Amino acid sequence: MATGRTHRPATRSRGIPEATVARLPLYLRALTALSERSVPTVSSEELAAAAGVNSAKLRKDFSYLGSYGTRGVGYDVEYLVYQISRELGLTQDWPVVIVGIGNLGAALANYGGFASRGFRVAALIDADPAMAGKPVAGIPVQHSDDLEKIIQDNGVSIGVIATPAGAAQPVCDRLVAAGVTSILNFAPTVLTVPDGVDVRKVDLSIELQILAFHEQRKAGEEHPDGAAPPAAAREESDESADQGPDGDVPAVMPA
Amino acid sequence: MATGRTHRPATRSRGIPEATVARLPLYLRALTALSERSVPTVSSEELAAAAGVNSAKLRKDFSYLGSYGTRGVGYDVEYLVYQISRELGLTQDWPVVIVGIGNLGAALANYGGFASRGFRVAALIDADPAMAGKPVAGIPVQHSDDLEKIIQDNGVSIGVIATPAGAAQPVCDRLVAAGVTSILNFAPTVLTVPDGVDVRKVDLSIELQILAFHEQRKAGEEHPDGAAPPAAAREESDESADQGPDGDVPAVMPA
DNA sequence: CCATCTTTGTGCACGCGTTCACAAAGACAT
DNA sequence: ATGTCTTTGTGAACGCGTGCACAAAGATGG
Repeated sequence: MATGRTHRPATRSRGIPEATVARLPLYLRALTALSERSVPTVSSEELAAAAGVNSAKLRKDFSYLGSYGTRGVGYDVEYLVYQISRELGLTQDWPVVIVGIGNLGAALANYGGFASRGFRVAALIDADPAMAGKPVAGIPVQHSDDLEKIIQDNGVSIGVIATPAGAAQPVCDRLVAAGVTSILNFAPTVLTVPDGVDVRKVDLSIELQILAFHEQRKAGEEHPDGAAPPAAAREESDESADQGPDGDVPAVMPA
Repeated sequence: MATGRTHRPATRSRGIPEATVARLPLYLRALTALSERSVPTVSSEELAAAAGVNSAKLRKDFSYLGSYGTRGVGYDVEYLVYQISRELGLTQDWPVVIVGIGNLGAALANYGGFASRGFRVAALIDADPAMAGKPVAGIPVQHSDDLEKIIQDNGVSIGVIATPAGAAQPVCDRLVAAGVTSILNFAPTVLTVPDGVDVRKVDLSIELQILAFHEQRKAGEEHPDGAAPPAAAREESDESADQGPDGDVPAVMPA
């Protein structure tokens, strides 16, 4: 759930509902774990439990992909892994570039989950000349002057933006102009892109604020009168929210 | 987007729909930017554009909070900033702990958006004894043996998990037992928690897979016959998806 | 070959979220 | 004070997503 969702409204892609697509990676992860334990088949009930969803929902999700189960038995794990991988497009190689190699960009570059799912870090790009040539996660950082060339030479269609907020839109524009059609945005900004380009947004600050809302609600239920939390955060401040301009601060990066 | 959403089904909290709560931080960010530019009032149309949403949706969202606008004029920026901050619980101090100080945990610790929204990093916790005492982002890392004491001494109710997947559930259990009731999970695992505990999930791998799905779809529309992408990723592989066990790999961490 | 038992696949109903479209409300000028 | 003009706030319709509940399908045993 991280999630914020800057996305097309509800253009269900080829009959598969967006909500289902979002769950397929979840199923895939659970199935991969079963596959590693050499489990041959799994029932919708078991798999649903492993993925943390309702079994009816899971069966309906799979029904959009086709009838891959056997009644009275369940689903063949290996076959399902293959079908979902194929549906998600993970049976092909996806070169990605990461733009903005700060704390977060470096963490992403080191992410192990990339390669194991068909994603390959084709290049790391940063605007700081001092970073150029320096290896991060074994890959030398390249300067953003060469962004267009890098995109084209590597046939990159997926870009990850981990820059400060102020740089995000310009970088996005350049990525799109160079041919990128899917963007994962970690910068705390609303990106404007032309039709046909997909943007997904990951925003730590938003997730925390949503948690705070529910946390406050829980606290408020115990003390119906108002603000004071149970045993947690005391020192109720009046004006702590509008102190700092963080609009120009990267998603995860030294302030 | 990003987000995966492990969350309560649809228990709308005190009449404010979950979908609205998820958008409030977006509005708040746009309003903060306006406030810094000393813009006194803003119309629903303008603000909606800045936040990247429909203006009708924005007005309906605000209507759940109360009637804070003036017809014919718009909304008072400062007043709205305050109201949304209060609604989200950002007018109080929220101490948070980050567990798992790897690449990602360190990046989160350095995140500038924390303090500016009322969140305060109360402690960094890691299981590696070699990390203990070492300062990250100016805060000394503490060993996980002291987790319970740290939580209680600081009155922490929000925890961030950035550990490898295998460690996530045990850490989660300990956090919950110590009194944490909201968890932001970066580990690629489904966390099981008792009722009353909120979990939000951020999963990079899932976001990328969703993008890959749409990317493949776009490519497939141009070449109706099948798999070959337009100019991007060539070298179509058959078996690249089920190679690596990444079920035990942290969200963002060296494999 | 038939009966039984398990598990899938899905028709259906319900509720949340989104969007349209408009009446009500207030600002502002005359 | 009255009329006009702008913008909010919301009633209503629609569509997507979810979950129930059950019939159909196949496995398995006698």
